[in-house]
Amino acid sequence: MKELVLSLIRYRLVPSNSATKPVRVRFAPSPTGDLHVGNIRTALFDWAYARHTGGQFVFRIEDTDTERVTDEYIKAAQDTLKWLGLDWDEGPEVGGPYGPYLQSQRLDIYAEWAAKFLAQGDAYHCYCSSEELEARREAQKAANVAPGYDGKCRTISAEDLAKYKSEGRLPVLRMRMPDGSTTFNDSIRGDVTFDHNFVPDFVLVRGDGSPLYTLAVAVDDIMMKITHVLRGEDLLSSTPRQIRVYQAMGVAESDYPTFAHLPFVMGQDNAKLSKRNGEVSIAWYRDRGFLPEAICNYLALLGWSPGDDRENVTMKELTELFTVERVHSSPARFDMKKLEAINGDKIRELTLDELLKRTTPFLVKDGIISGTPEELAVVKSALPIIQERIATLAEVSQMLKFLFVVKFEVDAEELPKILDEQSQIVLKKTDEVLKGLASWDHDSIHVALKCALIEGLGLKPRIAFSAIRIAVTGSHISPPLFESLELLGRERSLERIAASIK
RNA sequence: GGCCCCGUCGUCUAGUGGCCUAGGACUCUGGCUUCUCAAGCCAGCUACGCGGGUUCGAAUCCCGUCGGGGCUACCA
Repeated sequence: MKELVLSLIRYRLVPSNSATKPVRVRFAPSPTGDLHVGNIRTALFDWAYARHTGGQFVFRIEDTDTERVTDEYIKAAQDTLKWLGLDWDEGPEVGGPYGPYLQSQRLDIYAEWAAKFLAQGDAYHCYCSSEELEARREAQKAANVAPGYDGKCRTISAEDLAKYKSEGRLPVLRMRMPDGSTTFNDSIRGDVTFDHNFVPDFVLVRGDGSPLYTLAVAVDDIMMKITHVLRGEDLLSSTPRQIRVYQAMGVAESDYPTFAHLPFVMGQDNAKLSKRNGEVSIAWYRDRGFLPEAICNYLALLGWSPGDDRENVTMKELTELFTVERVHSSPARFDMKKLEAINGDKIRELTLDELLKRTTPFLVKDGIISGTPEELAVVKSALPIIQERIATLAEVSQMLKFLFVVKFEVDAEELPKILDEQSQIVLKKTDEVLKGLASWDHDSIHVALKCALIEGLGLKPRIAFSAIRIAVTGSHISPPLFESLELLGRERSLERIAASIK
């Protein structure tokens, strides 16, 4: 009953315009490196929200920082999203009615708005050099004043202007922040207010005429009719500037997007996860055998929860359950152990064919198999006994290596364990028993060895079978022994056992 | 330094004034499962940062404090 009431209340709280305005969410990374865990979590929430509401998911590339953004990273960002299953309705490759979706291809649009802002008096040319600005910032810091542009060029005398021009200075275009303050409602944090004393006039266009993020992000969100901006918390304090651009654009307040600033994903040491802190590249996880659905499931739980005790959610369930109301405001630490646990769970949910398809590339890459149909048939028959033993796909190589290795050798550190007297007795007996075995299947092998070693020699099972395990698989960690023997086949099994007898 | 955000087990979280002697998950520890390793099952450890208030009653509301983080660029 309580739940019903709550859901009714929540329903009422949904702004009325959401019914009339189709939801449009964007993920707009600046590909200055591989997309990392934090970016992906943002992308996932953006995607989930769009799918949940039946809205559009827009993928935009913010490549205004031409010094740092590269084509490779742009391509990699697309590949990563695709690999994770985060499909976009508008953006690179697929296009859309509000394109282009690369900011580098929208320069004329920004230039137009910049000219308008200048003409309107909302923005002004600033001729201060980097060195001058730097020096003044230092002075401000020394004087314990809030550092930031001091508004020097808001008014320039004719002679100064002439002087600057004669020096060949190229002006930046700076937005004029009026007195007062900006308050906006953040869906996750509530009302947030910034006094303009702490929001200095900011640069929209560089001296070379190229636009900055501050200009492009605001223009694009409006022109692409974005209704919801879900992004990292690091952009929270840039929101007043963005709103200032909306105002200069003449956008009605009711047409501003709704902001929701997602909490950070932190590294183990409690610092913001970044390229310098932790394994953050999604490619790294992919190469280690993490499943995209496991990564998404884990990341979904960082800063969000379905509300009940459920933790294993499919992508489809995520789109059904995801709401911004349930997103946390506090940062979350990234925990590899939990990711591994979820990855293991997801591996166990895979069908045999799916598991085969996904593990094959790892086996090939590790040189365990070359990928022939015969090899794949063996892999397929072996997968059921290791499916519940692996946490990542990459582990399959170590597990199945013994079935394919051409020149078999017991691991060096394991070898001493089967050279002792008792192990040798076990191996000799095993050799004897298995040689005469009529049917080579795990049940028959099990029964025969149990009878001979456990009952016959009175050995503890773990002692007896351990020696055989090492002799045949090369390691004391392996898939179940009798199934392993069956898969290996009579000939190779006996060969290895014989070789282990000194 | 200034502005802003944040603060429940080691970690992710449930919790929106009484259902909380605070629940779940991961990790860790112990046990069971008489082939290892896993998986599974059972048990255990461990949390409302601190101090005031409001209230019959506070993890939940208010104030302060401490701590963490972000921003403070012709980066995003």
